[in-house]
Amino acid sequence: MTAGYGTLGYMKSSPQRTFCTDTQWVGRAHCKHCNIRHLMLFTGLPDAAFDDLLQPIDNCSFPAGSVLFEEGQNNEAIFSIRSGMVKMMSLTPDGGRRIVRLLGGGSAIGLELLEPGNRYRHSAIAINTVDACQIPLATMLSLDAEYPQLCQQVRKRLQEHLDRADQWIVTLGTGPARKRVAHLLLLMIEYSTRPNNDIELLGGEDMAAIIGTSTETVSRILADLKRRRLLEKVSTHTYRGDVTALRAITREMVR
Amino acid sequence: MTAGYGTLGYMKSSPQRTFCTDTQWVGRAHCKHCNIRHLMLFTGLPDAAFDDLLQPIDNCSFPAGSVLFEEGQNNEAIFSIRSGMVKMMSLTPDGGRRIVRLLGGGSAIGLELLEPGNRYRHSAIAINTVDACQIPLATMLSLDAEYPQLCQQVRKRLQEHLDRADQWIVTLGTGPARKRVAHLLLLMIEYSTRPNNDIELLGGEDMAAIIGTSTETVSRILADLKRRRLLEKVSTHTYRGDVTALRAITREMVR
DNA sequence: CGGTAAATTGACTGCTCTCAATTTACGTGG
DNA sequence: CCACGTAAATTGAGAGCAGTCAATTTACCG
Repeated sequence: MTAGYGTLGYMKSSPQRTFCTDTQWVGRAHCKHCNIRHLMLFTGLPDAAFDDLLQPIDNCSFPAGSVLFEEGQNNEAIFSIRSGMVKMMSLTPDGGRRIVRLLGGGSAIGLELLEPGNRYRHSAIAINTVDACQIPLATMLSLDAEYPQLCQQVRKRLQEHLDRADQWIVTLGTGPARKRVAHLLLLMIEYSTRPNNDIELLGGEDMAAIIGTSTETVSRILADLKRRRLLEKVSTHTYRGDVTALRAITREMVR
Repeated sequence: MTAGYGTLGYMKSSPQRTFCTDTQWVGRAHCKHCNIRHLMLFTGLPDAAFDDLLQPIDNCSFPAGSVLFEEGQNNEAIFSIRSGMVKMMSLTPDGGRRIVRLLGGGSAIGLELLEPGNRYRHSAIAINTVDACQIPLATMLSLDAEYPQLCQQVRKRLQEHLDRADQWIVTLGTGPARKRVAHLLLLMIEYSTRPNNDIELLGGEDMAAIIGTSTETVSRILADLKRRRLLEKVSTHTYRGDVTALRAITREMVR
């Protein structure tokens, strides 16, 4: 009576390791002199905006695997990612986990707290070392009240998140597993900051939680892609993707 | 060489019927005296805001099946839905179609045009008769520039869209088909305005484009649910759902 | 009442899940 | 630097779920 094909065993990844070598406090953020402010949430705010903050903004470094915040919590803080990559993870009704977004430098997360009474909608977990500024909600709200440009920036970022979510549905939630893996690899290449279409592969469990399959299926497909030279090993965990061939996979049709 | 299991034939639904008994112009919108304004995008704007609109806002009725706008186009208009339901549809890279959202009264669509240079990201198609107000982009931008409350409302709606997109990924894009159908039915019941958990079933092709399966699979699962009385026929196309039992399906686990 | 589109159902293929056994990778401590 | 132990990745075997093709029935519109 344990017959094969249980419904969602493949969603129930092992509990999140909180190796969490504790978050490292880098220092008070220096928004006024931030050298990448033009890419960040606070673009367009005048320097004077940072003179009398309600609560200070901290700059923190999160090691790979650490948790910025968890679904259902409310830390009263929004995070502005300076560098590194974060996975946004949700629980499924049957106890599984699903990654709904990958976000990197320039993105802001936890914006849902801006709507009153809200809690975090996802767990945010660092994939590699993440450098982020932690903006207290109170600070955010008071800036938002005073500077209308900020709401425009928030709107722009929400729209980007929405675009990514839709792309996620269309490319990573549709079709056979091989096609979804190809889409994911192309996405990683696109998000990557490295030259030459080089990407650091995610762990198998993460990839499975992204495309909604078992880890074994992911492993088999990756093995096949490596065998067929669509993925060439550059170094440990790092591979060079054949973009043209991967794109061809995503477009394969019948008839 | 036509062997079974082609990659995405099931995504290629027949071309959208544009029966489109033409959109009916109901009249100039009377925002100032709109009896549901408190539910709409323009909540919180003072009456005076509507005195000198750059371009007039029209109130239109769209019959089932008609197209409000199409992916890639740019009609320079945002739509505020008063009643009825709209499906937001995207093309997949291999020529298929996927529905990424269902939206009803109170929602605003086409907000992506607020970011300069953008085109519609989806095709918006009426599922039943839709009553909507068509807000010219120029009007929207000038109101947005003058009244900061409007950006807050836009932000709130984008956040709602994002929440729905994430829910879509987690509940409709994950797990075996039966579970996804159960989630979809519960969603329809939730969105429905009828009493008694009664819902009007979508066409099979639409349901397939929502959960990402073939129409045949949808049909088989629905037949099974009807047989097992989780769906009781009320009238043509209208069924009463057994919410408890459907929820149980969504939570089924192994182990 | 006839004609077309949609829904249903069956047969069959094959993709992907589960279970299980290795193998590989990696951090720890000697 | 190597040995060890644990976690992750790989691979195989078997079974179930879902896609395709095709035939039929039902629904709906004129």
